[in-house]
Amino acid sequence: MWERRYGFPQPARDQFGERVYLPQDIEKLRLLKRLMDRGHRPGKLMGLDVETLARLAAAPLPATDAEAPAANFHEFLRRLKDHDMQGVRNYLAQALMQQGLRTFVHETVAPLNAAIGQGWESGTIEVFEEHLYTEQMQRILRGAIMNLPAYHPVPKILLTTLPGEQHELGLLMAEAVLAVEGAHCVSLGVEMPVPDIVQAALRHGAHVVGLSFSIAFPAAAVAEGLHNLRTTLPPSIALWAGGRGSGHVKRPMAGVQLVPELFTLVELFKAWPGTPAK
Amino acid sequence: MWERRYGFPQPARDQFGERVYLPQDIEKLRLLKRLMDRGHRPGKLMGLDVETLARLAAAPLPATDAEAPAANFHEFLRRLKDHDMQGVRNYLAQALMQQGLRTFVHETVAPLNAAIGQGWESGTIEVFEEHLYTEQMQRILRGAIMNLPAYHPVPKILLTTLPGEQHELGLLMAEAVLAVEGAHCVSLGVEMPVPDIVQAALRHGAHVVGLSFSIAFPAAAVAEGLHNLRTTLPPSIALWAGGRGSGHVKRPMAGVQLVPELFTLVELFKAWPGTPAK
DNA sequence: GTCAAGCCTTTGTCCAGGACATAATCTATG
DNA sequence: CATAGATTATGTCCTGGACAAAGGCTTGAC
Repeated sequence: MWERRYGFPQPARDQFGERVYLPQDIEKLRLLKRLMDRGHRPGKLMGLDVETLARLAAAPLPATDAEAPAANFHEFLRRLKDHDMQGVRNYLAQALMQQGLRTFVHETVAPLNAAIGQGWESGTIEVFEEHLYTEQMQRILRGAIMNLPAYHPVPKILLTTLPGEQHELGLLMAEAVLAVEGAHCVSLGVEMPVPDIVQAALRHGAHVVGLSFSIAFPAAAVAEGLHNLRTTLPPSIALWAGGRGSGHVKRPMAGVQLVPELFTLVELFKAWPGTPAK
Repeated sequence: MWERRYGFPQPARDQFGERVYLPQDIEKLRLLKRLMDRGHRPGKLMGLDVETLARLAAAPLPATDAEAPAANFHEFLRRLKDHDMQGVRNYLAQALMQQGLRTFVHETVAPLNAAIGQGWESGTIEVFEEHLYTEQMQRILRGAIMNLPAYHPVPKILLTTLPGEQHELGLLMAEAVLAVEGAHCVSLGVEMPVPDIVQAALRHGAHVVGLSFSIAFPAAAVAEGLHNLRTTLPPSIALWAGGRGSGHVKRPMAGVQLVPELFTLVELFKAWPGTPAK
């Protein structure tokens, strides 16, 4: 479509008439992707040459005054950039031990995710470094969750994501804060088709189905997926939607509980009938 | 394409002329998918009605006399089908403790994977049950790997899969058997683009890049991906390809070491110059 | 009867050009 | 300066055509 509309890329053709992209075009496309993720629009970028794009990509973000990564994360990011995997592991394990799982999730995992995401957008973090981070963090969280007993039989909470949502860290963070409270969680992993979610919820006798949406998940798909699931799922089973992507839902949906913050998740759990307040 | 060619499915159209599929058509498509995974071809199935398809799908496989799931797995599969997650976890944890990680991988994980795969093909295992299995197994394996020290600095092995290969268990099994030997492994998780693999290998100073392919990964993509990576990666870095899908490569490729079996992986590691034989 | 080589059928994926809903931006008005 | 409406930009769908690659079948040799 871009080729038709903007004249870029203009691939060569192989013997069968199929498009073959030059390496330098692919490099430009990678730059475009990064800039578009930052909010630029394709029409404006397409005409620029690689150098201009690279300069744009290298330029620092307009400093979202929201939150600069806390100073102590610099140490973590340094270890990650140095590929000191043992150091990365130690940092996380130590933070977990010092803070406890609940505080660790809120004050280390969440801000670190934001810092990594920001680094990815600004190009200071490579793809494989982001993967390494995710991999190590998943290990730490899973390890911590595994050691917690589920002493509250209700509500039984089924956790998963819809097809297309591959971001597993959000799910693990939710499971972690719930596990701390002793909640009975069953995680199905990511990308579960709606009919299978329904079937799993019924078979498990789940009281709640919890979905996690990352900010990258298309807004339309969030609404459609939730509506789909809500109409298929028996009304007696609650549906909770969390993660940054759940913010895409502007107006409240009947029978869908939005969970904008991890704190909300804990509150919802504690407010469930039969869950003793601590 | 099927609609054009076979007349099925014949979706209704919404107000914008876009296809809307009836739930019963989707159900038939799910059956078709399952049967095609078993080797049936679409042209033969398309004309049949749902009942016939369901009967076909329910029919047992022609009993691949290769290996019936060992009797003791029945207990595990029963717990999985009963959604007794605590029981599933206990079974795996107990097997791991009894057998040790090396034997656990070879004699429990590998055959269980086969049994689950077979159950999925024959329709006795639901999608969400397969996800649950994968999730629990991943937790066990990651937990076990995390506690092993990497006392051999060389070779440093980078583990990952190519884009499109989402199967993570194979990767974890490889990491587990290597970790038992004290190998220095760095796992990047799944679906890493070739340029990023190269970059990661260089930055980490890896001696080996290990790729895992499941049997479901298209044969052509295995060959293309390996060739691609081999030509981009410096010749000094070895490239190992394992998993059932690596069997798709018929003739040996220069500079690519095929690893048909997990045992081979350990042998390759031990044969690396500088690795002391145990 | 068994096996291999070659032919035919099946099937997936590409191509081109057209259309239009929706999101993003701009403009005019209060 | 804010807001509603107009305009532009952009993604995704549609149709119909083409053909490579894989799979299955037939024929002939031994």
